[in-house]
Amino acid sequence: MTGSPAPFDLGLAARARQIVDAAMAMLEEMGWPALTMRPLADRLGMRAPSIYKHFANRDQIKAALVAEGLIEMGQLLHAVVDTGGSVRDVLSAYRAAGLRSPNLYRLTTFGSLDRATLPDGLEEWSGTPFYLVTGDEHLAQALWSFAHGMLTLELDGRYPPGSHLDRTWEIGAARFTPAGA
Amino acid sequence: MTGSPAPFDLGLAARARQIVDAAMAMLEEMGWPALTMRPLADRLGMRAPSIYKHFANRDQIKAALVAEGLIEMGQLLHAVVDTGGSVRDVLSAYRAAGLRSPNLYRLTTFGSLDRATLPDGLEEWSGTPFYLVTGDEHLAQALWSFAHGMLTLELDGRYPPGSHLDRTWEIGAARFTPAGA
DNA sequence: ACTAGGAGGCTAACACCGTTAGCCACGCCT
DNA sequence: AGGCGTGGCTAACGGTGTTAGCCTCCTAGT
Repeated sequence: MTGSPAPFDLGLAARARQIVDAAMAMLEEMGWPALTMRPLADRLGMRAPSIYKHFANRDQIKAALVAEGLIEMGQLLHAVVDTGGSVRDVLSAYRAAGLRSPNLYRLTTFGSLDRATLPDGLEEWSGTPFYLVTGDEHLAQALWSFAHGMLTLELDGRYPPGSHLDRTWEIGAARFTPAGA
Repeated sequence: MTGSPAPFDLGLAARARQIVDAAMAMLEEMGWPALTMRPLADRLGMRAPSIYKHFANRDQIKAALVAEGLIEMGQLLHAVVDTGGSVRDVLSAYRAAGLRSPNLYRLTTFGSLDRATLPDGLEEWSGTPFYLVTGDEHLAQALWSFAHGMLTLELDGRYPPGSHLDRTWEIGAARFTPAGA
């Protein structure tokens, strides 16, 4: 009963909603660099300049995708902690979400995000599960950092081939689980 | 006496060396996206197409920069462990290197790197300090992941303003230091 | 009922991007 | 002397985000 179901709404008009949906599909199919204005417009049966009637520029589309990514991840992790999940469970849900939508995860977490363009409090809300499961601000940050580092390196194939990443994730879960749990 | 001083050489001809040096300077000044061929050529007093006499494409320049980044980081961390550094010391050197050259760090660690274009063994060598200081493969990977996650999130300003990141780094050092140390 | 105006599409165009083709001058080796 | 590789150049191509300017349709107001 800690976090309500989905307290964030991007407030997009119908056409803008369609654009974001199409962009989200393209993002996962081809990655952010390949998500360019003309192909995106093609998929919607229109021309690139028309997109600018709904979004000021490409970065605002990115901002909408990032917001959706944060909402999705936040919902997932809040659901885990709301049902009494452990540090291990949070990590495992985090990993699963990233592996399911690698390009969305990368987009959401890479680079400094424009807090101005994000719904108020979204960023904080999406991160609180780490606090709820550790009970300590700094431990929560350390846990989040570990999870983020693991996931990006895993997604980018940076670990030596044949690594048993399950074991490594497990070590993180063990080392970051607070004493009284 | 574990790691020799600098066992890697990119084997660049004189002009190629100048190009990489100029690119490295531009990288730190303006970031990778702004490091484009025409301005890079300008800085060298030549035209963009002439660069292609020395590098097949922009990605090969990137590869050279990444290699230099790995070498620099590797030397730094090897020096730390060779002089008996602890997990804490390795983390602190890693963090300092990233804060000193944020754009190089980002370039080096983001995305899947073309192992083919890298000197043989460079990647592994640059990562072994984490193994040397933990004595366990999976613990080393977990430590590296934590450090990488911390650093990218710190560089991108992703932690809430006013966070005491020293404390968070310290927690990671404590939690990942092996028992008998 | 007519009209003003906004919403949302379009084409043409600009500056910049990485990259290629083709040309040319210099210096070295035979 | 002659050939040729090295390394520079200009011109150009297709693609990028983005803007300007135009037009059409639907809606709201008088």
